[in-house]
Amino acid sequence: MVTSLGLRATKQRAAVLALVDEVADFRSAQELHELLRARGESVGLTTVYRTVATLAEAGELDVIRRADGESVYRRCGSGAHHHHLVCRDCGAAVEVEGPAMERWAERVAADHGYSQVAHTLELFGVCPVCSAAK
Amino acid sequence: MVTSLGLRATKQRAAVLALVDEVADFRSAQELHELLRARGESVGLTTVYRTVATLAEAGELDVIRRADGESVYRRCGSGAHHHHLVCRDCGAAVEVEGPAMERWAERVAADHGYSQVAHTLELFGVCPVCSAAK
DNA sequence: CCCCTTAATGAAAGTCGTTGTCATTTCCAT
DNA sequence: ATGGAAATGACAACGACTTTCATTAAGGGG
Ligand SMILES: [Mn+2]
Ligand SMILES: [Mn+2]
Ligand SMILES: [Zn+2]
Ligand SMILES: [Zn+2]
Repeated sequence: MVTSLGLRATKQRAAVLALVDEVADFRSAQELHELLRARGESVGLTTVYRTVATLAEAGELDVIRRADGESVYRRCGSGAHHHHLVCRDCGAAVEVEGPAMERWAERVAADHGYSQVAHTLELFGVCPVCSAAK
Repeated sequence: MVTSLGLRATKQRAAVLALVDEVADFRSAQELHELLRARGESVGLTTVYRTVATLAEAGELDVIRRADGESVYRRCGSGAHHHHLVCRDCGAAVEVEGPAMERWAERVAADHGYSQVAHTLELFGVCPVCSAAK
């Protein structure tokens, strides 16, 4: 999994991968670091930062910015382009797709002569679980 | 303009407002501070930060996050809800609207039981001017 | 297996945008 | 005018993230 990216298989990377594989919600590097510590696997915070950055570049993790600017990561099911509906309270996320919206974005950019266009789109709200827990 | 927001009319706020009124592109607090200094109006950096934050909360300035996380501000023509097509090089922006996309976002959120939903959407590219200047 | 090269780790220090502090200044309602 | 509250700004502090660099440990070649 990690060796196919030309990376060495270290126990730290294994620990991070195992964690993001079972945590479904978006989590920051610091939160992941804390979760690792809680389960006895002590991985340096620097290494967690480096690992999630590497995995994100490789497309293995999705990254989004929370409202406060902190980057949060998550292992997504689909490797295809998609966006997220994210819970502000717990980080729970639903992958969403909007082909029509994608085309609209392309269109708008082209109409104004912009090139090398990318877009960011995230939906934030409170998930049913957190709503119920009020 | 500023008094209608329950704020005192200081020369610093006047200077910042005059600046954002004539700069059409998205600019960071630090960039605005530098521009003020360049034109002889010396306003403290702290005050620039406070002023843009206040104006943004009041809806007088639009804020978006650049890819590096830095907040950039701009005076927009429309007070209505809209998004932006922004040049990565110079900050030039076009206001864009996508009513169909807005409805789609509402729909997706409702379908998944999420409440208090908001969304962020920005289009980034290279504007025609910067493309030409290559 | 055992080296040996080199990638990877991690503690500590540094970066940088942004915010808090607090003494001083300035606005403005009375 | 003048008193009191709001605003300013130099400076320190904050926090997420990165860099540094000495140390550790993969893992391929012998
Ligand atoms: Mn998209
Ligand atoms: Mn919208
Ligand atoms: Zn939730
Ligand atoms: Zn441009």
